[in-house]
Amino acid sequence: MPFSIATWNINSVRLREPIVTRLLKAEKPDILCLQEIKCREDQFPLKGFAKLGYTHVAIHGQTGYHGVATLSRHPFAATERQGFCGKDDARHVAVTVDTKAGPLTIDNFYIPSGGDIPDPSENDKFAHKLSFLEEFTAWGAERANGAGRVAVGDFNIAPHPDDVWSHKQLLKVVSHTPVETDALNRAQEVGSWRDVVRDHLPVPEKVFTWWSYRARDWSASNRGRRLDHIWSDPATAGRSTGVRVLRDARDWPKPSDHVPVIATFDL
DNA sequence: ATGACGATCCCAGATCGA
Repeated sequence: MPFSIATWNINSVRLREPIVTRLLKAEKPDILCLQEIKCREDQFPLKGFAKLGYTHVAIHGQTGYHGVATLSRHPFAATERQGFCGKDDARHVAVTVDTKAGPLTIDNFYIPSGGDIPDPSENDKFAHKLSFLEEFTAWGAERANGAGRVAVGDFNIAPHPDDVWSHKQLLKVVSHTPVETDALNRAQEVGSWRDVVRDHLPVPEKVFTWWSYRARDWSASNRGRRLDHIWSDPATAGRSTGVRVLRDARDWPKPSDHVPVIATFDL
């Protein structure tokens, strides 16, 4: 059976409920993982999504910042939310659903952005990002056990040169510095994760999922980065049938600065 | 590289995003 998983940094789910609805109607993903919902669990707009069949929702929210939520057409066999770096930040939620091919766990992450200065001794946010990546690596290594597992979200790192508009000009910009890209590539290696997006859209094709709000014309300048990712265990990756980046969503009304990424599997 | 933007808190501007 085709089984699709979408990930989208929505930058406030309350403000952008209409375009989330638009995505759900147009694409009907089995699972939608949202990041930066920017609200508490009790503020999450459940009703409209339930009307479209998304009656199963796992939320890890907080006031004002961060926050992740996973919407599903299928019931959850289990849910889990994990803290990282000893903080209360709402940056992870996991759901397990039963597919024809067996149970599948989908982990939804919002990795710290890291602030402006790419030096952990000068910038606590960058230090936090690096220690989060260390814990994320260990987390992934423990889960490299052959079970069906997909890890998605806004990782806030563009790991490869073709994941940014200019490798050279971004080498000292947080999201593409060597210390970050090395850490993410190592996390991928240690956990035996497959980069499902790049499996289907291989380098050297440029693939971006985020464009700044500050550009006069985001599409014309096209200074994007690939910050949003879909990883899976090798067996699940072997069942993946396609990936799409919904670039058009960057021009939907009141857009997020990120666009949805959707992977389809035969499960 | 920075930031011409845009979000949160609840009403004013500080803080965050990347």
